[in-house]
Amino acid sequence: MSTSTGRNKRMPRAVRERQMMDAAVQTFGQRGYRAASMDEIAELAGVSKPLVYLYLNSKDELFTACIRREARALLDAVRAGAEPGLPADRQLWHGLHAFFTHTAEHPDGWAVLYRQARTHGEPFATEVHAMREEIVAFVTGLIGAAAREAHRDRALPDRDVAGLAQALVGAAESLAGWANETPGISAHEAAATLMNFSWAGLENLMNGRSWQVPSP
Amino acid sequence: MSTSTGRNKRMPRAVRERQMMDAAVQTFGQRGYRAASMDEIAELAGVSKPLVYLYLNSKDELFTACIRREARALLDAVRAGAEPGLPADRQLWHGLHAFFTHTAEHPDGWAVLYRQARTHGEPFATEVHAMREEIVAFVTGLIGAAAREAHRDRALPDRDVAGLAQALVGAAESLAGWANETPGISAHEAAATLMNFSWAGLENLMNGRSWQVPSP
Amino acid sequence: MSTSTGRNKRMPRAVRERQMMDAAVQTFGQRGYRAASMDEIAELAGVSKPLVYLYLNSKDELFTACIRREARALLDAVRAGAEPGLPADRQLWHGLHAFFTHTAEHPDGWAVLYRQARTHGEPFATEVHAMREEIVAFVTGLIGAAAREAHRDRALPDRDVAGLAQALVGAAESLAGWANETPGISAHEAAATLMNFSWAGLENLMNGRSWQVPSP
Amino acid sequence: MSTSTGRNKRMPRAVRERQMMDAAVQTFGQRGYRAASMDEIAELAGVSKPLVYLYLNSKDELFTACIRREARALLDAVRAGAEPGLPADRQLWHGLHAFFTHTAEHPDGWAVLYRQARTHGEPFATEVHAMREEIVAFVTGLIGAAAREAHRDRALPDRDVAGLAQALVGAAESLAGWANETPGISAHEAAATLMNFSWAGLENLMNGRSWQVPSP
DNA sequence: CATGAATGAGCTTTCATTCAT
DNA sequence: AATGAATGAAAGCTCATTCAT
Repeated sequence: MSTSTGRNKRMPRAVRERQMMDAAVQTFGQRGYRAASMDEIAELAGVSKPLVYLYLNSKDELFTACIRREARALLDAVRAGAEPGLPADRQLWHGLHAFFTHTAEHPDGWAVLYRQARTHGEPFATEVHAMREEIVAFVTGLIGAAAREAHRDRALPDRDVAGLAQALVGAAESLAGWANETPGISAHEAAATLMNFSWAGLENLMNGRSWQVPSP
Repeated sequence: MSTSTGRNKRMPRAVRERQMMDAAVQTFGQRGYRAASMDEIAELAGVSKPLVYLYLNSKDELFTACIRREARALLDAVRAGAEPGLPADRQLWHGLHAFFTHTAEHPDGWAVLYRQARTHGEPFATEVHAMREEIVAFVTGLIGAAAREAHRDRALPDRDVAGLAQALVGAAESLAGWANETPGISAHEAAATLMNFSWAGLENLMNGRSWQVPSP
Repeated sequence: MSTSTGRNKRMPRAVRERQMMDAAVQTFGQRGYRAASMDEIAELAGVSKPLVYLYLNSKDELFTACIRREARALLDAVRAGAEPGLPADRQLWHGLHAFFTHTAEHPDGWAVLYRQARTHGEPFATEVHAMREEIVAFVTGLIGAAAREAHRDRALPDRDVAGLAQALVGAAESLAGWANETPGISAHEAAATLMNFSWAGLENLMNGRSWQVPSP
Repeated sequence: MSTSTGRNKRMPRAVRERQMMDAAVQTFGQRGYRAASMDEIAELAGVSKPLVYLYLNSKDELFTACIRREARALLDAVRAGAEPGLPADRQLWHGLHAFFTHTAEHPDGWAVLYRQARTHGEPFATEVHAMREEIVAFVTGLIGAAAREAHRDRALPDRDVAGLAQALVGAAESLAGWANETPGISAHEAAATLMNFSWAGLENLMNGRSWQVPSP
């Protein structure tokens, strides 16, 4: 699983770049953006520091590149999980399953996205925000479709759907962090917990049984 | 909202300490633990750096003190919100409302707790973990009580209740961050969204209508 | 043996000053001039820092005052030891005995004089140098007297006497440090070792039996 | 004699390291451990501070490295001076001569060993202690050999020999400092003074003529 | 393609010293 | 006679970044 190759000579650029990014994701994920040093990343990647700069220009750009790569990988995994033909709840289930599986298999990548990127200022947070919106849109679509499946006459207001999607995605993110930190929680279990928690509620809402805010 | 008082001279220690902690929470919350410099904190507090060290000893201790103070304040706010006599759903509603109100009024404190403290290593994360467990216990109690209210015969398994509490608290944390970042989302609205999302689902579960994981 | 008096109020100046100097000698002797902090000294003396400055002006002056006091005490002890009427070797013996006794009883004072004062630059070293010269003069007088006692015709050249006195005093200083650091070496034993080492040699020299430097 | 080379660029590591150590010995020897600043050392060495840290890690390690280098150099000089074949007094003479010559030629190194290293705490003092013991052992051997040469029947007790060696080495150390501080004292003269002072006395002792401690 | 050598700038921390009471 | 409150200045150390080869 180690990325280091003991300073092998003369590799093609693409390979070297991958090694560096692997090392960077690992280091950023574990240490945090500020605490990670370029020295450490270069050493872990098995290259000299100037080479890191030659290929990736600066710490900021390297971090951004890590965010982009990991965001792309996560999105692809979720998209690959959800099979378009199925009913909405099955699609959601598969999407969540893929999501928890991927975050469990790439804990450092997930730490970069969920913890570090959002913690260290505007430019990085924006990068993650874009990916998050793509996931929210995906979930929003599913909920909307399910609502329409259930009954044509009384659709859920768009604004409510959006809020629910946000809550669901937020709960998923939180559970992913929790599952990664807590030994013994499988991706399957996390997904089941979240489906149980959310789907039953969503179904209720689709049937018009919403919880009423008390007046005072 | 600024804490700086333009270098007023000779204040009693307690006052100065409060000013410093206010400045520290603001700086840590916005910049992050590593990126925040003691210089910046001292300047924002309107004192010289040595005074910060004289009163608060080190960056680590200052950060820890911030975490403790903000955690205590949040817990107190939530506890003060939930009135013991009401039915469980009303208690939860009031608790969530207090939670979202407090996090909206103290965005930097919330950032310190939710983002920074958990991102920068064991000793700090532990500090927050303790507070979080108190909140989870509170919610767990409410869900359990509600389940017992609804029907004496078929109680929810403890393990399920715990998972649901984790999911609910996670969703709340996530929504708080989202509400803080997204203009136009009020504490009331965030609380309503989460109640709708979660309570209806919980009710369903209490009635034995859980979502079934598909086999493959 | 502790100097601290737990911050008693309103003492006459002379007493307070003594407490501070005691604390300073102890701290300087154990930590060294630079490593000793005014905070530590004030605390050990049981007073506030501004009072130390009010009475003793600055760290430099405080250190100088310590050197002077300890040098004076050591000189007085040696002078009080040597009784003028006796033969030269007995006088030297008593002087050395007093010297080793005093340095053993005031290890911090001796450390200030022998180690710290000579280690930290011109102004302090000069202070000690003066006292050392007084001791060297005392010893030079004894050796000269003994030489004249032994034989009127062939006196030792002054330059040789001076060199011998330097060597003797140097050996004494070195032995004092050694005796202070090595448990089980009494003042009596140190003095006896040095008398044995030096007096027999001096006697030899007085009788014209000097060691001849080889030519090449 | 200055080590600075006016910020010459790109030297091999070994050379730079030597320059830094030279600068460090000079600075530590003159200022003392605490008063010497890494800035000053770096400037004197003609490099930037980070380079000093890159090569020598910390002030502590740099100081320790200086102690070791200077101790080694002094030991080597003394050993090279004493030729094994000669009679004991001639060996001692040559050893002392080499000792005073070396300390006169490397006053800063000698100051580091004799003054600074012993003044600033356990870890450093230990370093010097080891070297000193080697010299004491060397002298002890010479005195013992001389005693056996002089007469087979009545050997000096080991304990006395050890005490004498301590006194002799102590006197030598003290004289070296004195000679370095006093202009016009050559290494030759210092060595002659000490031989005169000590050897004649040792000879006396070997012949059983020891000085008798008076009773009271 | 790759690196050993080097640094400007900044950080946390400490300390001698003073002021206002 | 005595102190709580406060600071300017510097020190040790680290890091992102760049040359010259």
